[in-house]
Amino acid sequence: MNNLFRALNDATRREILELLKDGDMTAGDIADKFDMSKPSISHHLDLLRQADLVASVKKGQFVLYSLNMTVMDEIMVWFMQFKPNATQAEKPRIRLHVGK
Amino acid sequence: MNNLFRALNDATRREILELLKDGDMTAGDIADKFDMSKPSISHHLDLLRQADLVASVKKGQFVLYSLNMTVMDEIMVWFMQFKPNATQAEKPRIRLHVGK
DNA sequence: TAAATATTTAGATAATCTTCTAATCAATAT
DNA sequence: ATATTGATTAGAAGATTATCTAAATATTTA
Repeated sequence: MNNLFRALNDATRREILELLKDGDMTAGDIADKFDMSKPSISHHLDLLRQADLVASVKKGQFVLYSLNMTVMDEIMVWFMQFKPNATQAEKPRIRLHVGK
Repeated sequence: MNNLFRALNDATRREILELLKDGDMTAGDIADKFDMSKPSISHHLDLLRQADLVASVKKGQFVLYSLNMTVMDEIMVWFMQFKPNATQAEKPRIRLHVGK
């Protein structure tokens, strides 16, 4: 969970995810989309991989990166806990009474 | 969007959100739940407020913090872009052909 | 085999982040 | 009025992060 939020906490990495939405790409083609050195992009890809947000496969001399949707589900579940479920019985909320 | 992911990229702040799920709390009561100084918690609350994930209201000497669900929706929409919508016509995915 | 290409690893630097203590501000209580 | 209580602000130290260049590794091509 920590790796997940860490990976998402960067505009470049989020853009990479949006790029991969439209299809797999090689590390080089991803790097070409940014005004940033290849090693930097490689590092971003590494963090995305650590978070399981992308998968990579070596294809000859290239490395193909692809989105991994399954981890997104995990995040969605986490967020859902904050959406009070309409089908579930209304729980009384603990309220603090402060002051007089 | 940046503030949002930044705020979420910390275990303590995520725990604070989970605490507030069950009802509003004062800054002090939140701080008591953590093994951390009050100023540190105050700073975490500030980042959560900057991200609009919580709202705060001064009640006399206390400050009451509450969850702000509405921003969660924004995040959900962002995540949804990665979930290929079943009702939408299947778009051909761009595929890279690498190697022979 | 040697050169070229694609990518990653290593190491350095600057910026940002987390946390602390001390000090300040604001509200309540003595 | 002054002391106490709740909370934030200021400033500093240490850790983490983003980025770079240079070097290394692996694969393909000449």
